[in-house]
Amino acid sequence: MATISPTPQIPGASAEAIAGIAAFRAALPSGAADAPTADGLCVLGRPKHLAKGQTLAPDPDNDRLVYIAQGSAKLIAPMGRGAPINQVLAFHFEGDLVSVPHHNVSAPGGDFRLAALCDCQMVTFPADRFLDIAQGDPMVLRSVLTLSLQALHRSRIRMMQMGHKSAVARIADFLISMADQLADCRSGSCAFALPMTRSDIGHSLGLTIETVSRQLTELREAGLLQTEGRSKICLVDVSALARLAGRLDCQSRLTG
Amino acid sequence: MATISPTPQIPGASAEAIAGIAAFRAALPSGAADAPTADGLCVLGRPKHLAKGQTLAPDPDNDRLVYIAQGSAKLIAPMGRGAPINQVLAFHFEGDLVSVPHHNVSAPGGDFRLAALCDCQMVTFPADRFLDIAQGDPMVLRSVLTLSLQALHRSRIRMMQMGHKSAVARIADFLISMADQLADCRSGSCAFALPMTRSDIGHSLGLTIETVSRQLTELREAGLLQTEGRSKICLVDVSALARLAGRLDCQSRLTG
DNA sequence: CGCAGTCTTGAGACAGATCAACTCACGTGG
DNA sequence: CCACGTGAGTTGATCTGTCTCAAGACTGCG
Repeated sequence: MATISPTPQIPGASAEAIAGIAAFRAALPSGAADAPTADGLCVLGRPKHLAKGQTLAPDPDNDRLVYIAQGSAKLIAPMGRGAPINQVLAFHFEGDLVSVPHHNVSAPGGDFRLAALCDCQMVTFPADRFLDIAQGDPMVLRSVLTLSLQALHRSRIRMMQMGHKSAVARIADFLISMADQLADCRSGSCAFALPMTRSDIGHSLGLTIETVSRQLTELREAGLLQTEGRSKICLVDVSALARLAGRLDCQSRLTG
Repeated sequence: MATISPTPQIPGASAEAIAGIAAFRAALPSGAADAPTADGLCVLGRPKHLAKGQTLAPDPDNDRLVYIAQGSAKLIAPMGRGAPINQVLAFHFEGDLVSVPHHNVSAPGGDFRLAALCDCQMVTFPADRFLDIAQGDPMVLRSVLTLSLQALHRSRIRMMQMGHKSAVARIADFLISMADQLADCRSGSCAFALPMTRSDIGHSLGLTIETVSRQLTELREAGLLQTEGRSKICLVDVSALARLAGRLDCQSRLTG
């Protein structure tokens, strides 16, 4: 990583970069928005523009925090020995602050990367320096902590799904979670565009693309959703999907 | 939650309780060990003794942070509609600080509980007040944040396992993770006692107890481990297990 | 010693992976 | 604007790992 002079010529397309930083500042807890701590963080942040499909260059030395100012991304873990298999750990959208552990060759699965699902604008921070500065304002530190506890909570629930749920249940759960995050919809019907491919969905749920496709077809035939083109999707009844996602009917005794 | 007078008569068995609080204080970042913030936290913490099998009473109002001063515990999520199925989200051991979200009846899977695997001594804190006080000392707040990021990282890796791995791989991974946490062993051979039942293992890995049992038998027959009684286990070659855990051979193409 | 609960082992069923065509969406260039 | 090609998505046939159901054996405790 080349060091960069702190001139007004911030790397990356200037207009977008400034917008990215501005979005980040606006997301800070209101009290801190014009405090020196906020200034410090804004100076520390490196704006980065990623085109669709591009991957944020891994950093071998520092854990990083990445703020997504615009667009959507996936956090992936390359796992392939032979074939390049990218397990998808999480999808992230505008406004998320993502923790990206540093690339650790030795540890198994110690390689996490953030890849853009569409053109997006990010702001990257080295985690330790971010926290050094954030320590200056407990409000900021605390809000980061809250975010990370939320992420932990989401990850745990996700894990719960993964462990015991049938393919339909996973897909249904994925869909309502996307409806929530992309269309801010928790019941009734809604339409939105999925920014990720079937392959991404499969790799995030532990299913093959064939299974993803089949389950979507079944849900369509059951009248629970409609599709248009590759990405546009319309959920007819979010609550019904939630019911499907919640119960762990099939192949899930696991009593004891 | 009843307010409790800050007299020396702390609720719970007194000697153990004091030891619990002392262990917690000792775990705080060294600089803060005798600062007023540490005092505040120690007064806030409620020592609790749990006998083997007991569950920490759920709190409907507050998220909680629970410090495990002694013993080992599992974080579970009751999922059953009909049968009481307890998905195991994580195992925690001495020195861990566990985030336990408050009991939320409406949310699916919004019911997390901490259950003791053996007699153990804990210190519970209401999360918000803990953070209020911890804000007084950025070092403390930051170390909590670091812990939570670690937990997130572990949970993500765990999710990675869950999604795509065969039964053998999950068991192997579970075993080396236990060797690491219980016997501080990362290669070679080591022996320890598993504090949890086959059922707990199964529920944490998304497998049935029968499958857990079968895989352990296979590993034993392959000479990779020895067992004695219900809980004692001896891993002959941790690295070999790690290799098994790492690769995702069977029924796991998921290419794309 | 005997009981209750945990663990092990076996036989068969089924969800989802795999392999293999085939179709369709969407961007490119004529 | 339409023909074309590539990569994404769909659909079908088969295979296999793990769940399920059903005994039986062992551990540890009263």
